[in-house]
Amino acid sequence: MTEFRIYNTLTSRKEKFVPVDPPKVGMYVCGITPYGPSHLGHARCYIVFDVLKKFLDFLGYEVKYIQNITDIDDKIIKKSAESGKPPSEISRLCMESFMEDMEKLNVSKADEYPMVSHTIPQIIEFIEGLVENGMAYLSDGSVYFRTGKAEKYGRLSGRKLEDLKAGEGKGKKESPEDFSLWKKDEEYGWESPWGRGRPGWHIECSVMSHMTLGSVFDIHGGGLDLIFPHHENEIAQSYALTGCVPAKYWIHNGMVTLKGDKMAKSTGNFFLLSGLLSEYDPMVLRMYLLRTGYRQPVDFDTDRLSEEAKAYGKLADFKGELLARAESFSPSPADRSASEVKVLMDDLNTPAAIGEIFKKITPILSRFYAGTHTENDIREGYGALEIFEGVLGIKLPVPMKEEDREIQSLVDERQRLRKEKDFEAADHVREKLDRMGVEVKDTPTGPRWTKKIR
RNA sequence: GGCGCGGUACCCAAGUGGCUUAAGGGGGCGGUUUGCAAAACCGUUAUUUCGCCGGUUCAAAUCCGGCCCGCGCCUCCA
Repeated sequence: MTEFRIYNTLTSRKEKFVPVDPPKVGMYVCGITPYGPSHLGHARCYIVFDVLKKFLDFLGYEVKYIQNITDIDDKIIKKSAESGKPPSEISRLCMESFMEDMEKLNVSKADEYPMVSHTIPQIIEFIEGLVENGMAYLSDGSVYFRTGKAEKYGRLSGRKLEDLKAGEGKGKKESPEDFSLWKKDEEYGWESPWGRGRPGWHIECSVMSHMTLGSVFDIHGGGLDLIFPHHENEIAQSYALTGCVPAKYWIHNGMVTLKGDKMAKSTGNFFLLSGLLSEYDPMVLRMYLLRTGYRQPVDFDTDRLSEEAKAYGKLADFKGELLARAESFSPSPADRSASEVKVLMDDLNTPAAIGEIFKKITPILSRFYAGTHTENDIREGYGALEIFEGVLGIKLPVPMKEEDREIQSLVDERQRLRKEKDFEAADHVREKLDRMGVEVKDTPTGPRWTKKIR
């Protein structure tokens, strides 16, 4: 496959990826609402889109990646009331911890993180436009969207307007399917033509994506759970004002579940990233999440995560062996025709890519040990690692860093004692290394060591 | 109830009409290697089989119909 194909929720099929204005690619991914610590589900989403971003970079596109921050909403306000801290303080702290977690997971920063609280004038302007053209109306200090007047409502989620009408009571709305663009709020609101209030849930993304990427951009992403109502309503609003569906490709990642049920804070059914990242190697976690197709659910299991550490260890060994044999080698960039790239071309198939990399690495590693490897093995190995580390973003430890001198001297010491057949002393040194978290492996070409991977 | 997704070996998981008499990882088993351990290497681990039953086709895990089971969304949610 020589072209990149990706599944588009809007058309329910895989499509050839053709940007609106190549080589530029505009990509907008729904970001977090910072009101608490992040869990594994967040990690999966931002890792998936990070891989997509890195892959598009690899293919030569110039990606502009935007991730919004919903820094004012009901949950943050509730937290504020409980803790006495202002909402801005809560969102700032949560955002910082989110950024730290993402950095550990080797998720690259987006180009911009627009925040709702900094976008109020533009949001008001957008809503005014909708009120003026009759798609929105004022009711008791709040502004609602006239969903019934939206053209082709339900195009993304397949939802039917009639079914929504049967739903909840309408309250101050003209019709139950209408949703709020602006919510009356005397305490935490901003001044507006309709009185004090704050933006509704969906409007921010319509406004911010429009501001940063224009009225039609390439990729809009987020979790599967955002398809309805969030993205559906976003499309409806934007279309009502600009006459365009804002993004060409709508891409959604599957959920992380726990014993079959969706991981969510509201149900207490979740693993926090902070805990996981201190217990397991972040790169093992990243690899584990990429071992399942991005649209499939991942049923999280710590036993599987531990298994993954072993698979990761094999790649880490491979890198060590490769570097040990390639000192004078100047690598050429990874080839688009490589099998691991080809499978990524088909809807970002990361599990297949990892499979291809293993398939490639195993015989090369065996030739390394046998001493029969060729220049081409080194080249292929480099290419595979470039995709593994650069596109999948799973970094492998670099053996022999400056700070590892002490470890190396102990390994050398043990090897000297072994040569002298003083095995008892040699085993003592090995135990000492073991306590330092270092594992020594005696290969046919001499001892090699790795830091233990959790 | 409506809409959507999925059920592949001991576990995880690709594959969605012939290139697959089903990738890859983990685990198991047998062997080589080894001071010991670990690692590594070699071989093996779905062969009327891809939830069940029918159908289409020269050809199906892959398409169609029915059924069973699981999950997500329909309310905040990555």
